[in-house]
Amino acid sequence: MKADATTDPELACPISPVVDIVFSRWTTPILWSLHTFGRQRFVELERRVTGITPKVLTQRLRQLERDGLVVRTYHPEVPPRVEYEISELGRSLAPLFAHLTEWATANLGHVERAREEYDAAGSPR
Amino acid sequence: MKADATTDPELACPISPVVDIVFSRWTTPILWSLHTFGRQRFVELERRVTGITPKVLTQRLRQLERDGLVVRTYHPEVPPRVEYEISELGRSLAPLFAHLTEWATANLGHVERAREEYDAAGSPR
DNA sequence: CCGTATCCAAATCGATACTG
DNA sequence: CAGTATCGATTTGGATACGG
Repeated sequence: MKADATTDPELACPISPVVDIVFSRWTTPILWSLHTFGRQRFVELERRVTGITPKVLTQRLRQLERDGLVVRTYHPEVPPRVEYEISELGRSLAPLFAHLTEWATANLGHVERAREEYDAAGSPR
Repeated sequence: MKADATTDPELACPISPVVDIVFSRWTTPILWSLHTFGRQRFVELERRVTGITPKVLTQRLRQLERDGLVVRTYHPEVPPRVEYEISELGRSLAPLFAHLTEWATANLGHVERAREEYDAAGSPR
């Protein structure tokens, strides 16, 4: 079960709830794939989100669907066809993701260099 | 060990690397506390970030220090005194966090309602 | 005060196999 | 195709106790 900011003091940080929803494992690659390549079937996502297993993909898709970020459409054909697409609500994350990408472009190098320095310092006193 | 976008295709999503750095467990409450209440000592953080154990707090602080988001200052006194503060780089996340908070304010309710609907639908066919 | 060490519980993941 | 079931491996976290 997930904690929530109002009941759990450990999350007395206004953004923790969002983080749980938007940045839990595998969600960003999935949302990004849906956002970038549009509506997709299960196998397409499976191929695109490299390394994910069908089990985990299902779990994450269900969670995203439950949170209203993704819409699942089932076509009762033979063979069955299911399509996933980003919802309106999911699309509203786009500027946020863009912002994140900007920060990455500008600062990921700094993080890299900070790590090198830190590691180079060894375990000094 | 952490994967990285250039070596690991599963992260062929431009924002995954940032997520690993900025949104891994406990980091947002810690950064938020440092950002909001300023420079703090270990115990203050321990109290503020409710529920965290010293072990985990140390782990996360080391990681943040290594990534250059937090600065640790050791004062060799008796008793020893250590202070943590957000770095320049860490501060550069502020607009991003603000953006996140905005999204939360505007849309967290939608997520809540989506969940209720989803759960209300039960496991229907 | 500021951590570290140790041990154990729990959550998550991954691999594999199988169904409607 | 679109998943589910099962199981074991791995990672992560918490509790506790102790040290410089």
